[in-house]
Parts: sequence; C-alpha cells; structure tokens
Amino acid sequence: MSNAYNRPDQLSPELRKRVLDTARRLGYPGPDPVARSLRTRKAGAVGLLLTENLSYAFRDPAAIQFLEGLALACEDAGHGLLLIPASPEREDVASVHRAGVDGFVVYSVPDDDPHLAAVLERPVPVVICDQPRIDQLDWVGPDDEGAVRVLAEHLIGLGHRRIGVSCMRLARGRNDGVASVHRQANASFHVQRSRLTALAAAFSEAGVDWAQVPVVERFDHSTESGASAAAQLLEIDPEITAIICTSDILALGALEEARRRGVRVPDDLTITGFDGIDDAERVGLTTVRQPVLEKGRAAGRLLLDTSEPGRPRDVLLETQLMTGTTAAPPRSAEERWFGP
Amino acid sequence: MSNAYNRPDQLSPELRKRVLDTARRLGYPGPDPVARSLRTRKAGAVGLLLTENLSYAFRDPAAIQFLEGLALACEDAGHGLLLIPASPEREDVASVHRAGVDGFVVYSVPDDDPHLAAVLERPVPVVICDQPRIDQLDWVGPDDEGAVRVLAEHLIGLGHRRIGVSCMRLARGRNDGVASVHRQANASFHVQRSRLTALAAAFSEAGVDWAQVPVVERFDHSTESGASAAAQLLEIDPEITAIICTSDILALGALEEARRRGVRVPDDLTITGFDGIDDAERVGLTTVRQPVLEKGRAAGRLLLDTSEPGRPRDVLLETQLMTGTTAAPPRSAEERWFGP
DNA sequence: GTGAAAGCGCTAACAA
DNA sequence: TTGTTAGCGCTTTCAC
Repeated sequence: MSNAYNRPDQLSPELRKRVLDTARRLGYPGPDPVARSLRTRKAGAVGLLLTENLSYAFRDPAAIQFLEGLALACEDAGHGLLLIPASPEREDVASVHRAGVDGFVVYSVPDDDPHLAAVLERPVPVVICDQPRIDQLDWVGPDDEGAVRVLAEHLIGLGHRRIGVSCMRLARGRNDGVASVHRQANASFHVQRSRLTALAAAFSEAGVDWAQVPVVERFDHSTESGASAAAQLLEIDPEITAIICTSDILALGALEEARRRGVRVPDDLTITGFDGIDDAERVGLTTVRQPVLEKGRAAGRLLLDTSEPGRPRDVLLETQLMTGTTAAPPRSAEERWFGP
Repeated sequence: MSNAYNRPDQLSPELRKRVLDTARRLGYPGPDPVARSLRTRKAGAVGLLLTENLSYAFRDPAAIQFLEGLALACEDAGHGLLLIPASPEREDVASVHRAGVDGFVVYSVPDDDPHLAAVLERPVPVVICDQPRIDQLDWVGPDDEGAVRVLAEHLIGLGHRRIGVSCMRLARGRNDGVASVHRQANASFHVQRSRLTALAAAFSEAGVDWAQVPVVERFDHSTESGASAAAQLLEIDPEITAIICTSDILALGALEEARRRGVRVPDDLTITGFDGIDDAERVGLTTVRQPVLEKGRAAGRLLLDTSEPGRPRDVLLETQLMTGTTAAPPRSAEERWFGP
C-alpha cells in the first residue's frame, strides 16, 4: 500500500491502480504528510526567520528580492518555504519550536534575538544571511566593510569632510535619535556595526574626528524615517556636505527631505545609499549595489546542498559602487550662501 | 517532562527549571515539532498554492500585496506560512502531498490545475482566492463582472466603440496571440473568463459586435507582454480607440508601447488596467482598484477562523473605478489623421 | 506530583 | 511480489 503511493515502479501499474481506487473509495485521503515526515525525518521545507514582522518582508524591496532568490533555490530542490512568524515585539519563541522544517535560513537578525537562540537549539542545519556572524555556522553576505570603505573613499576623494550619517536600528530597543560612539560600537546588528566602523576608520584616516560626526539612528526602516533622519542631521549641523545612509530606503527618504527644503542634490548636498534596489537605480542614487537575489539563492543552496564539503562555509558576495548623480564635490561655504 | 515544555503552569517553576536543565545537559534538543504535530493533529502552518513559479509571486506587485495580507493574518494567529513549490511546468504534485499544514489558501489557479486537485483531496480546509469557483468551498475575491461592467460603461460613455482587449493567459497551455470567442468562453481561468464575458455583454448592449473585437492573449504576465499585446492589437486594427487590459501590468506595458510609437495617451488612444497597484496610481492609469492586501488578509482569516458559522462562506470585496488620465473620448478618424 | 503505556499514521526492513 | 511488524517522538490518559 505504501508502495502504491511512494514507489510506483515497485509494483504492476494495474495493481497500483486497483489499490489506489480502493483506497479512495474507502475515503482514504492519501498518506498523512506529518506522519511521513516523522518517519522519514524529512519535512521537505525550509524555515525562514526574519527579525521583522512577516508583513514587513513584503514592503522592503531588498527583502522581497532576497525572498525571491531563496524561493528560487527552494523550488529547484522541491522544498517548500515556511515563513516563521517572529515579530520583534512578542518574545514568544514557540513558532520556532513548532516549525516542521529541515533547516533554517536566518535573515539579518540581531546578535541577541531570542528567536535566533531558539533556532540554534534545534538540531537542524542553519544558514545565516548578513547577520549575525556565528562561529561554525554557514554564512552568506556581502563584504560590508570593504564596500563601505570604497564608498567612503569615493566621498573623501570628492572632498567631503563634514558629513552626517543616517543609519538603521542598532539594537532591539527603539532609539530614534543620535547614536553615540558607544552605541555604535555596541550595536547588536552586526551589519550596521561594520558599516559604521568602516566609515569611522576611513574618515578618521582622512583626518576627520569621528566623535564629531553626527550619526542619527532610526528604528523603522522607511522613507519617512530617512526623511526625518536627514532633517535631524541638517539641524544638528547645517554645514554638512554629505549624508551617508546605510540603506537605499533611508537615502530615498533623505532625497525627499532635501527636495522639500529646496536643498539641491548633489549641488548643495551629497546623498548616498546602500543596497542597489530598483528605485535607487531609477533615481540615479549613488550607492553600493549588492546582489540581493543571489544572496537569497546562495543561502537556499547552501542549506539544501547535501554534499557537505566541510562546513562551515562562507559565501562572500561581490559589491559594486554605483556612481549615480547624487554625489558631487562639496561647494565651499561661500558658494553655498552666495551662489556659484 | 512533556509538561515542563508545554504547560509551565502545571508544575512548580523550580521543578520545571530542573527538568529543563537536565534535559539540556543530556543534549535533548526540545520536543520534535513533527512528532508533536502528528500527535496533536496541528501543524501550525498554512499552505499557499499559486499557479506560478514561487519566484513570480515576488515579482508581481499585486501578488506581493496579497502575500503581505495573508502573512499578516497568519502572524496574528501565530501560524507559519508555507509557500508550496508548484511550478506550472512540472506536473509533480508531491509537494502538495508533503505539505504539513492545517489548511490551504489557493490563489488564482485555473480550473484544471492538478495541484489544486491534490489540495482538494487533502482532508483540510481550503479557501480559494479569485479562482476557480468551487462549490462548498470558502471564497474571497472581487466582483469581477460588476467591476468590469462599470469600467466598460465608463468607456462606452466616453464614446468608445472600436476597441481591443489585452488579457492574461486563458488556459494552462501557452497561446500568445488572438483568443477566439470560443477560447474566451472556455478559459480555464475563471477570472479572465468573467472579465471578458462582462466586457462582451456591456459592449454588445452598446451595439458592438463582440466577434469583431480583437482579444489578444499573453501567457507571461509582464510589461513586455503588455507592450507586445498592444502592438499586436494596433496592427490588427489601427483604428481602435481604446485598449482594455485585464491587469495593470499589461496596461503599463501598453503605455510603454504607445510612448514608443508616439501614440499619445489618452488623446490618440485610451488605455485601461485592472487591480490598482501602486505603479498604476503613480502614472495615473485609469483602472479598477481592488483591495489586494485585504484579500490576502480575508483569505487567511477565513481559513484560520475556528468558529465556523456555516460554511461555505463568500467574501466579496469592494472595487472602485479609478478615473485616471489615460482614458478620454475618442477622436474622430479625421482628427486622428489630420490633427485637431 | 510522577510514571507507565497506548497510539497518532507512516515507512522500511524483513519474512514469506 | 506481497504481508507483517517495529518504531519514529510525542501527548494524553490513567493509575499511583
């Protein structure tokens, strides 16, 4: 009987048909997938853990592209993709415990995320995307430090010394405002930490006192946040010549704010992003492009690749500086006040 | 022991802690979710069946919004969302059989989809979104016929009589070209069928011979398809004054094609869409808006709503005619050839 | 508060 | 080729 369903080649077609017909007539709904999973120790699904509300994943263009890549890899392997409900608000970890999956992909969560801890307790393979970095675990992501350094040197080359930084949340607790150097260094989001560290290093080398550079943090990742962060930066120091944003979304918000204020980009103000989403390209944002879809696909492949040629494995993705039209040499103070 | 994990209130905290500590020390990874599912007959997850490749779901704005709504509902109920790999190419239904879920949401699949048949065999609740309509099954969707009729009457009111139609795939088999009246009536995608039927009815009442109206079908749902469909329509009958598209994506493609040809919209040609995605609103497309996010949320709620006040239930969503800037009265032939 | 035992539905191994 | 059986790991029930 089991054979009739699972190994059509092990018995004659006619017998198979007879068995199946009889089964259906008796109201047998087919093998129970859960019981089968228990027996075979395979769920045929991959779990995805995000640090945000599930619905957020469908609002952030970078997250969507990541999902697409991951879905592609799962589909190739005939696996399902289980989105695990793990809002940052509720500490409830049960959803991780309940997930019937063969492994987890963890996408960009903070070091101290309780859901991550729950995932790590499960006896299944785990692949981390972006953050955090954990020993002995497969990892996929871009070289954030290197990419940011290239961007920073581009801006330094243009002549920028007085800058402001707009960044995404640095820890699980909400803090919409200035992030002290201490908070920057202790950020529990590894990616944000490296980007800020790389910026600090590059600009320090160029003679900038990093402690004087305003870094403004926003909890929600949205263009509104980007706009208000830009506004705050311009208030703190109206003399800054560039706003460096750690994501394109924040940068797009900054562009909006600049337009609103009549500040010309890049003439009066340089604005840069990070990620390389479609909208960024459309408006010609100067940014760093990372292959987000590839990231998702690589994560899926890594997890589902059964031939294990020595774990842990790292996949470092190529990034590319996109010199758009939102970065230019700063104008001198006189130029800014009295025109060119 | 089971109690320690599942019913913290049934035993003293200290005992609970001791049990859990000992368990961890012995290397016990926590209760196996699959075995638990087998026993409790609950998977804590909802399956989603689409008719497209999984990755497609992350490219179509309407699908993304639907997913967001569905994810929202799942999250509220603490359920996971399992995306089931069911490409239209492979007839392989095993992924449906393997899915450990408490129910399925079926999103816009054709009447004769084999994966749908597999879903219906599973002894779990099913909610259908958009299509097909199946007796005794919960359903969520807009009033396609009504909405299209309002749109058609709008165009008829403007004076359009010589029109062309650009529509999405009508059956599982690829057919990029003209769709005969017969093919229209036999479309296995219920939604496309109703929209075409409603158009035919409205325009027939206005004195148009529907058999003479060119209806062009495209298998792939993309702006490129929309553009080529528009091109084909204009080739078949250069005198048409309006192109009605059964989706915004197709309409956006048609707009591109018009721009490429120097055909002015709406002066020389009226173009309409369906769905009301963000991009459509941005460019001012005349279209029908349906609450896509709400559709996803309603589907999830319907499936997860345990209090069953009499199934099957239908949720009919409100639609709204968006009179944008891409529809206007047709110009007479002379005007079109010799200018206003 | 604790322990023992049945059984969820399946698959794989083995026996006939 | 077909039939039988053990046991996957859990929860629930019931006896202690």
